[in-house]
Amino acid sequence: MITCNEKPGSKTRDRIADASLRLFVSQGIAETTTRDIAKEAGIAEGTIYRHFESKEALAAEIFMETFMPLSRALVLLEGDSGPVLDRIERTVEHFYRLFDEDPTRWVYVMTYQTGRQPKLPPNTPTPYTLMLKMMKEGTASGELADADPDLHTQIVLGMITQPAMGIVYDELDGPLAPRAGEVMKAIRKALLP
Amino acid sequence: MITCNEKPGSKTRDRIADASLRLFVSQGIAETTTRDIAKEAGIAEGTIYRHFESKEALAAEIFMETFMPLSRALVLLEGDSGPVLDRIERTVEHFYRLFDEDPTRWVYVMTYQTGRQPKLPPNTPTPYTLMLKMMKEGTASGELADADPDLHTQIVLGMITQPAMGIVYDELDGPLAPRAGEVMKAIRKALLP
DNA sequence: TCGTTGCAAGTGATCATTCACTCACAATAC
DNA sequence: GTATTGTGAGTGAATGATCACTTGCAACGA
Repeated sequence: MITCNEKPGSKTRDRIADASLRLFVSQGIAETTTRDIAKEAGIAEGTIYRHFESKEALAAEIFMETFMPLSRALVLLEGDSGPVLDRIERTVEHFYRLFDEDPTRWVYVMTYQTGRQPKLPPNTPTPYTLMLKMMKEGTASGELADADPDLHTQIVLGMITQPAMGIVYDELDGPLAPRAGEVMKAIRKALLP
Repeated sequence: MITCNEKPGSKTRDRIADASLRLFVSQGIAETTTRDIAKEAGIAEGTIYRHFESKEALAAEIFMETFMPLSRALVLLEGDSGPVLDRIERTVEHFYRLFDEDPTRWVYVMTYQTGRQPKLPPNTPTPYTLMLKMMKEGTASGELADADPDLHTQIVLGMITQPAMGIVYDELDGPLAPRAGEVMKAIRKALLP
């Protein structure tokens, strides 16, 4: 773990993190003041600094606490045996289930890197790197249509993540998990020879 | 007193807008100070306010100047006759050509709304609303596979925009226009019955 | 001359962060 | 049992830095 000041489970720490997540997503990180956070969490401004080094560190910790478990889970799924398309299907199902548990949190993660230095430890597997590996494997084995893996990695990632954004922007009704099957049907059609 | 809609071509105004665009994309709007903008544009801080009402207005104007022409062009393409898939193809080709001219500008537009009040005049057609209309038309006529148009609108939008983001994040090599054909091949396969 | 454009030095407001302090409680001493 | 001491979470009023924006003035072109 990179920086996690204390055991998660501290009541106050969680109140601060939860309040911050809500405010960061609805107004943006820079537009959220420590006063806002204190008020939303129902604590004093100074208390934030008993639990986090700085506002920036607080924002980064929320990102890491969400992203790292996903990254670890995806590595396991990617390492499975079986057809690439089935592994992608399990990946989608897993991500959509997580998304439904806390959509706000995932919007935060999906938009966090924008305009920010990468906060990930080097060589951390990302959805992008894992998907690219699977696509290369699938085209090499002939399971997938012969096509540029770099381009098709982006296409498939877009097919998976855009419906999630659609739900948050109220263009699509949730929950997302029941739609995994239909998304996968489109992905299969797009990728099969 | 202050006119924010000036004749385009004002040298200084364009220097400010270009510098702002670059900084906004690389560091975010809130993280970019007026001092940064002045330095990057090679002008004095006060000069910004000869051309724009405020930093927020400057950010919004850059967005509108880019988005509105796209919106108008898409309305024309969407109103064409012919198969829906051909209209989508022309839309993709048009967008990818614009993207290649100034990728930075389009990343800005694609991420602008995040955490911001909608700045669009009401009823302005967006890529989302136009695509949804085409998808409904295509499923009604039987040209496309019978599937939820709301979900498939998101899927197709993701297939189109994610490769663009991929280029900006250096995960994919540009230019994008030559890839329009391959993207459309995937879209056709995904949507056809 | 006069309106426009540009500049540099302000200015007040706001922000993240700090710090001296309180409080509740537990361990230790008597 | 009860004083004493230590501790760590919580507080909220400073603090100093920084920011968006203003002002007064100069240069220039019509």
